[in-house]
Amino acid sequence: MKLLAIDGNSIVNRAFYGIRMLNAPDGTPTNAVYGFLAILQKLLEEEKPEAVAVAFDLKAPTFRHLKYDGYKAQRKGMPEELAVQMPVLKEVLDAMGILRVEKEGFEADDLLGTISRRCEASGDRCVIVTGDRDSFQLITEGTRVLHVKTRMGKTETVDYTVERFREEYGFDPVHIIDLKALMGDASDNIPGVAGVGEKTALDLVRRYDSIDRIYRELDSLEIKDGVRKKLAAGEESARLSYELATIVTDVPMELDPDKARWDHGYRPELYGLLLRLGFAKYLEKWGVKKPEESAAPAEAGTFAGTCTTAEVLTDADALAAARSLADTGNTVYVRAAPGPELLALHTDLSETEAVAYILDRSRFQGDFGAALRALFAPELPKAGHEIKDLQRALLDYGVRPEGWIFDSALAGYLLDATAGSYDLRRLTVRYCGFEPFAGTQSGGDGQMSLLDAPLEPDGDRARAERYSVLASEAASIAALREAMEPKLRELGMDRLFSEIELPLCPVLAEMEREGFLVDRDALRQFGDSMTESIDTLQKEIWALAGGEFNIASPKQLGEVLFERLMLPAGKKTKTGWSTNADVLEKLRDKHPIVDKVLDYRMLTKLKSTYADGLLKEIGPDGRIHTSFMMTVTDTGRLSSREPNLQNIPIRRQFGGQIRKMFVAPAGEVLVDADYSQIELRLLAHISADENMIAAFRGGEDIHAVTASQVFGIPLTEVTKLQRSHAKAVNFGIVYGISAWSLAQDIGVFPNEAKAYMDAYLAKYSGVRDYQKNIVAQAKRDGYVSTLFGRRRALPELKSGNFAQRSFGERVALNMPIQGTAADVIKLAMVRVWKRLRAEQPEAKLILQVHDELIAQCPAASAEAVKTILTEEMERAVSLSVPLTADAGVGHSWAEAH
DNA sequence: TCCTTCACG
DNA sequence: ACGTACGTGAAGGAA
Repeated sequence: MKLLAIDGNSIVNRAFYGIRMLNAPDGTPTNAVYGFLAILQKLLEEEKPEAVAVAFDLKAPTFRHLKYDGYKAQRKGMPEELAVQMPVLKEVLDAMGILRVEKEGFEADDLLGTISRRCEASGDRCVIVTGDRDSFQLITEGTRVLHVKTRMGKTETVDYTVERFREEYGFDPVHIIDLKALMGDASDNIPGVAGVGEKTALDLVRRYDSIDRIYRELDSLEIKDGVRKKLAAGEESARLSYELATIVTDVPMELDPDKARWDHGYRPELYGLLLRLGFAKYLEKWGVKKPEESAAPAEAGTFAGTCTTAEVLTDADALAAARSLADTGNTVYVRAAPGPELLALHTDLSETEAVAYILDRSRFQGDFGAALRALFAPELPKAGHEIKDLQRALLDYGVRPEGWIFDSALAGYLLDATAGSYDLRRLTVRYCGFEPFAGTQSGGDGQMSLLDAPLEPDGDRARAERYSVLASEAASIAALREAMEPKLRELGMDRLFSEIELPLCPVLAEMEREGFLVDRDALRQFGDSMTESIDTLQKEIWALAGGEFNIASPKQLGEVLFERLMLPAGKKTKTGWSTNADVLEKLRDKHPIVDKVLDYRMLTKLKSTYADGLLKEIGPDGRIHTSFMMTVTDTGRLSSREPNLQNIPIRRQFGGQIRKMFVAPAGEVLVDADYSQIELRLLAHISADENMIAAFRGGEDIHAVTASQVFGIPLTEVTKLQRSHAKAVNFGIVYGISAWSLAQDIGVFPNEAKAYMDAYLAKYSGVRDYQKNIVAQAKRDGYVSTLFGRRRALPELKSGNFAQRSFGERVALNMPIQGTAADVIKLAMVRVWKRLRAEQPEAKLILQVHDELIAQCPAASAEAVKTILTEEMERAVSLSVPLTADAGVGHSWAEAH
């Protein structure tokens, strides 16, 4: 039998410091519990143990430690946020049916030591899991130690067997005790021998194994006299340290490995517990069923109470239903699955009565489009989930995207932009505390729907269930609105929601539908033309390397460059050598192969992602229709997908070529307008820095002015290099830079970069004060926000992990700037769209690239459209500095930009 | 599925 | 001593 013996305290600590702050819906911190379960889950999958035990320390001091006054006396108490999670974790383990081992007066280590020895006695294998190296002394032929490390939020385990340990340390595991006896351990208050550090101790143990032997043969050892002296002086301390470092393996307790057998038998309370903690994903992953006795929870009542009748609409019904909806004027809650071919429309008839209409194209006799147009009348208030996608689909049926007043996905995004997913069912659990009806098959809870009977006289249960699920989900959008709108108001985001995000939906829906015309033949030709160059480069690289290999494989390329050609070791290593452009750039003059690899990379990227990749995305209409994602970024920006049209090349050689293939149809042109320095201008405005404001008001070249200020020279004497360095500093400031990274970026020594930054912050003292204040404010409030009230929570700032905390600080500096810029252009888009519709109805917005808008229009209206774009972009917000947009007109994107 | 690399603002 | 800039998405290799 294999037993997994986990050091509970150690792992929960790793989890707490390694994982960013998480909270249950009720506010309880959960990151340590979550992290522990993630590690446990991984171990269970990988090790498949028959038995599991988790050992915990109990607080009381122990007799063993009384011998040395002060042992662990100064070990810091656990932070409050972790302490409150301990009982929760224990509760979860109990509910999972996993054995907990605790004994007054003993540490987890001692319990693990005892368990592992008992395993050995009974012929069982034991795997100890811990984040401390203390337990390495327990490694034997029958006992491995899995050492858990967390790096950058990822957990890694290193599997220590006796052999692995010997390889790394150069002696047997049990002598780790002797090592500690000599070198001590500050964190455990083990004194060791004064004057003996890690180096000396390692050397001694490697050569003589034990302190017993060292002291027995002290006079004849081949060591320096100074060391001999220190050892002699410290013998008593060494002997004491040895005892302190020795893990107890005979804790008096009743425990045979059999008692730890784990049968995956979850207790009923696990369901509610996981739900309360917001760990819904484990419900599914572990297949935890809802317990029988709670089969009639709030959700059933809510659902039944809010939807008393249901109707599958036929042709005639649809029009009648539409009329009655229009009469009541009530909001209609729409759930689409996934397109508009199957819809549930829920609406309240009275305080206690509601109705759900089902519209199913596959069973609809008559003009489906007419029914849709009637039901989605512009004046009827409508709410939905991910309404932009529904609006886009409805455009195909001639339904105008008007009258939408709520979107639960968008609301979820504004309320928690870092949540990552806004699944309707999950939102409902989180904000309303119930789960929409899931159907008897997938939900498996046996709950039946009231909709069953009236819907399906012909007895098609599967279909009836599908309708019921949809209707229940439509109802939950109503519940979500009730729960979320007050929250949006509380957080001051109601206007952001109703005046920017919601009105943007129809704009994006139309942009997606419109698409961007691409010159297919030219693009294909361009792709073909690269094949030859790539082939040639490949052969040249192989010749220089002295053999064929896959240049696209970082692993193989690393071997060629750093092993075969012996180029100066690419310093960065994670899963091998880094071969990225930064590294290769530094090796360019070391070997001719490097330049060719860089070119090869550039061309293959261009070909696979842009030439070939985009060709696949061109629709039958010759146009590329991207999807704009509204709930992806943490800052409020849009993102673009399938394909991504926000990263089309422009900068490097051949980069601009691709943009020549993005064109307007004959007789039409593209109008392109982009903000000039919007982020820096917002920094000037938000920080109210007088110097920077003056520079922008004077219409100066901001990077040149910065150079002049930082280097203390007249504007006219700024060199190109100085300007480019100043530009890098400007960018860095917006991102929350460190001097080290700036140095990397512009290729100077860190102390020089530091000097630039100091000079910058001295000149722009308003920026310096702003940076100080925003971080302090973020720490105090736990979030940062934009000028328009968009928020981003920053639990990272409370992390005990240095890297995560630093990350949080940089985000606090960047998000208000990047996020406000996102708000501004979104607002501009809404305004541009309205004006175009009124004044230039043939002109269409077709693309947004963060600070750039592209429209397509008849050549004759180019100037008018250009004016509308620049005016609305510049007027979207009023700042203490001018906000300018530059526009161009052309037949291709390259030309217009 | 994760990682690395690289395209954009 | 930490680990190095903010925000994305796609392709291809490695596992």
